[in-house]
Amino acid sequence: MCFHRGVTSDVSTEAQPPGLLYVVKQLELLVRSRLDEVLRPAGVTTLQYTALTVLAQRPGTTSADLARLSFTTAQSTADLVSGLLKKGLVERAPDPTHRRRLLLDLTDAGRELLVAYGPVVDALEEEMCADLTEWERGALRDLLTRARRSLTPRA
Amino acid sequence: MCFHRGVTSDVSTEAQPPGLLYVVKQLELLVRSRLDEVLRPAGVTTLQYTALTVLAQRPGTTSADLARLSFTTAQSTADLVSGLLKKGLVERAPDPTHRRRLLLDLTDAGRELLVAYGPVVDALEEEMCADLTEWERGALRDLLTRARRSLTPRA
DNA sequence: CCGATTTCAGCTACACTGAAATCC
DNA sequence: CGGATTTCAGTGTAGCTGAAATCG
Repeated sequence: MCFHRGVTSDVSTEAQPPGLLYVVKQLELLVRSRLDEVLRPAGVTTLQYTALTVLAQRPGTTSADLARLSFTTAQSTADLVSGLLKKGLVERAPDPTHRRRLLLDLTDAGRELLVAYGPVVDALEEEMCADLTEWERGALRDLLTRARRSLTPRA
Repeated sequence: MCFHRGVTSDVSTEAQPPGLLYVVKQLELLVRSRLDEVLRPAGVTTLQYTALTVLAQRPGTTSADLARLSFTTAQSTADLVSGLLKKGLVERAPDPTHRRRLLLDLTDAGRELLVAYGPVVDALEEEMCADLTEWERGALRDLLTRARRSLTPRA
C-alpha cells in the first residue's frame, strides 16, 4: 500500500514509494505554505497573487478565463476577483465587442505589488531548484507540462 | 514577464515560459479538480482522501503529525479530522505512552473506501503519465522529491 | 517553566450547487 | 432557443489567529 494508491492487501508491510499524485500535492502544499508566508505583508494569498501574474501576462483576461485556467467554477473565481477588486489591485472594463464580458486588468497598485514581490517569489523558486542542475530544471518543467497536457480535458 | 515571476519591465512583450512554481500549481489544481470529481460519490474531498491514504500507511498517526505532513496548522487539520470522524472513516484512541496524544486509525469503512476508490485514483495517475516513459516517470518522481527536500524547513 | 498536543471561538478565503439575468 | 458570462443566495470545506487546558 502507498499514498494515493489502492490498498488491495494487508499482507505486505513494506513501505512502497508514494504515488506521483501525492508527491505533486505535497510539493504544492509546501510551495503554498511558503508563498502565503512570504506574501502575508502584501495582504494577498497565493491564489490571488497567481491571478495577478496571469493578468500581468494576459491583460484583458475575463473572470471566466481565470476559472478555466484554474479548473474551477466561474463562481469561485468571482469570489477571488471580488477580493482583488476590493483591495484595488485589479479593475474591470466592459468588453466593447461583447457587452456581457468584463475585461480584467491590473491597477497601478497591482503592478507595483508584482514588482515589489517578484524578487522574493523568484528567490523561493530558486530555493526549490537549489539542488537541480539547469538541465534538470528544464526536464522538470517539460515533464510537468506534459503531465498537465495528458490530464487537461480535451476541449 | 512571466507567471510567478517579477515584472521588472513593461518593454518586452514576448511571452516567457511560465515559472516552475506556476506549472506545479496548475498541475495540482488540475489533479485536484479531477480527483474531487472522481471522489464525489465517496463523499470525501481530495484532501480527506489523502489523509486516509496517509493513515493507511502510517497507522497511529496523530492529528499534529498530519498537520506537519501538510505544512498547515494543527487547527486546520483538526477540522479535517473532525470531518473524517463524523463520517466514521477514522477513529481515535489515546496514546498509552503519552496521555495528551490521540492516535488516529482507519475504521473498516475507511479501509473499504480506500479499497473501493484506489483503482480509479490509480487510473487518474496513469492518465497523467500516459505520455511519459517508465524512465521519465521515475525522473519526475525524483525531481519532485528533490525539489520538496530543498524547500522543506530544516527541522 | 517550557514545549507539544489538543480544543474552543471567531474569522477569512476557497469552492460548490442552484438559479437568474444578459448578451451573442 | 442555445451557449457563454456574470451575478446572487446559500452551503460546506480549508486555513488562519488567539486563547486556553493538559500532559511530559
